[in-house]
Amino acid sequence: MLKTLTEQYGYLFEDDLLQEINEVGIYKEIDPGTKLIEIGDYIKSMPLLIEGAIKILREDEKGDELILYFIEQGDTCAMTLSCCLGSSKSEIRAIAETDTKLIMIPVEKMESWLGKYKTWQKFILQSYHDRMTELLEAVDTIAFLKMDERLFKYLKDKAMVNHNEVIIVTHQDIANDLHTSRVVISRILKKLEINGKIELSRNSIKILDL
Amino acid sequence: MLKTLTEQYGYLFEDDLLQEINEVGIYKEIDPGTKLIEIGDYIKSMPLLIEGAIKILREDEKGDELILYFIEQGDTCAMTLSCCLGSSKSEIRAIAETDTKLIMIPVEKMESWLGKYKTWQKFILQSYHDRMTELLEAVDTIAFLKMDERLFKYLKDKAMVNHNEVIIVTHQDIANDLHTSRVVISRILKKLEINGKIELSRNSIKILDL
DNA sequence: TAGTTAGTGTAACTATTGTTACAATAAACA
DNA sequence: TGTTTATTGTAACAATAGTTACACTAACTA
Repeated sequence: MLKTLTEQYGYLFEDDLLQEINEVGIYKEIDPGTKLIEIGDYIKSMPLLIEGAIKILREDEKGDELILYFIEQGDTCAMTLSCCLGSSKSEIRAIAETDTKLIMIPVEKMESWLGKYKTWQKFILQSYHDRMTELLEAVDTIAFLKMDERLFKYLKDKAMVNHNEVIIVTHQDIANDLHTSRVVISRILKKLEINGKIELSRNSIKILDL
Repeated sequence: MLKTLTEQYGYLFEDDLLQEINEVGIYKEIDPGTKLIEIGDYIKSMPLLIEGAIKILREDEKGDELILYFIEQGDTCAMTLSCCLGSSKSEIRAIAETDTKLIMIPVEKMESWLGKYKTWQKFILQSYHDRMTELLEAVDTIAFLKMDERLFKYLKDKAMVNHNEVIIVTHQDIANDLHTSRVVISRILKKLEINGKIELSRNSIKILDL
């Protein structure tokens, strides 16, 4: 594990810290679709993403979902930080988008390292900043864009984190992520196809205008 | 200044830190409507709120605004933290909602205190957490509520931070904050009045169902 | 291979929100 | 006091998004 760790985080953390992470961190490989965090969960460890992507979702009282953003390699989940340090419940749901490799760090360590390692402190603060920025972008998307623009952005983002211009997804899946209905998605997708931006197939969409 | 500081933050910070804040902090009184932070600004000091409330706004490329939330006494602006520590530009606009008293802390201090004072570190992390939570609530409001619910929530929030069930505002002001048109706001306000939730007057609205 | 299920296409309609236009009136001001 | 400006009310209409209903077909399965 130390090798991959050094490759991914070597430029960020000093050797002592890398060593400690190596000792207490638990390496995990996750399949796409696996639920990592559920709303209301108490979090006892935080994930360091080595490879892959995780989809972060918000839900309202009625159970309607909404995608907030994807996190990728080199990131961690600031919501988790937030929950761990405040020892409160998770406000979000996290689902593996792709094959994912990560290292789980126990809460106690993550707190004590804040005082011990300057680079860790910096990493945690930077993570908060990044997640804040992404949340603001999510607000922009929801508040200022119309559904057709939101959908196209979603398709591009998904293609990006999957490293593939062909995404495997049904119209219903998309509707759930964007908090709208399947009919609305099908309607707009057809328009996008007519405009030459995508190619539709059963269970998959090819993004042409990346 | 030390007295008000101790009253507001005494339970949070140790005496040494309070003393330091007292030495380097600059006390300011701000009138309602004053712009504290503009989008794109480089931030060189962070505000500790002593009294009053500040409105945090987001803007898109076309210049359309959208309120994110209000921050109140005991809070600080996590966006400011975020910008200071990352030395990046402000992503938001901050405008005094009421008469506001605050203490400005220079960036250098705020960074060095992170290593020096555990309570300061905790305060900063807690602030990030709080702001994250509020941003998520803003997302909920925008994504899951209809305009009439959003408007009523806005009116209640505004009454709350102003400590007054009568709020001084025009329909146009509200439309700007909620990123919609004046006609839409007037229409819904009239409905709310008919339903006995508010009383309308020129330039002011009384919230009955607080 | 026939039957079933999941996914997609499309029409018709409703609901919500946004836009344009203009009248009425209160407040500010010269 | 008469004029101007800001604010609000309302109608009529347009655009966008959400809903219901049903047909069609690819893929799976018994």
